[in-house]
Amino acid sequence: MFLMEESHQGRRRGGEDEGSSGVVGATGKEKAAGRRGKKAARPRFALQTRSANDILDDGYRWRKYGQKAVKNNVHPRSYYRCTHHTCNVKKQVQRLSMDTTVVVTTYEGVHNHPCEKLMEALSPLLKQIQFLTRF
DNA sequence: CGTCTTTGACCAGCGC
DNA sequence: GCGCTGGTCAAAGACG
Repeated sequence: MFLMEESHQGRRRGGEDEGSSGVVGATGKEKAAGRRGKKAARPRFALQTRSANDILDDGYRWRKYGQKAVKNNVHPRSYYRCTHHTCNVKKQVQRLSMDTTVVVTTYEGVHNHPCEKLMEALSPLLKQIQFLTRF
């Protein structure tokens, strides 16, 4: 019950300042000193799910890092990020204003690590397989 | 005690 | 050049 479409909106933002360690915050607040801006071409997946629950546990651990309300939508949009260090995958969850039951989950990037939950669930099976493959 | 959620402020791109 | 919108960060609080 979910659609899967590739959103190919050519929308990238920000220049890459990685390398210049110049501090920008000089107005009393040295925070958010332009440390964002990745031009890495990461694929984006838009999953339109119909569920009353906002977050669907897909096996990965997500850490919410922001919540903003958009103009076109009366409901706020939530921003999540994968808690893995080597995995810079982001995802944003947005509810449709017309149908509050429809939740649009947009994945940005690909996971370069196996799911923890999946691994945990498959751990016993893997052990069994390894044990059986010895023969 | 460790992990995660919440919330306000800030920054950069775009439109006018 | 200014204002708006969207996206991100970081500190504190909540929760097991």
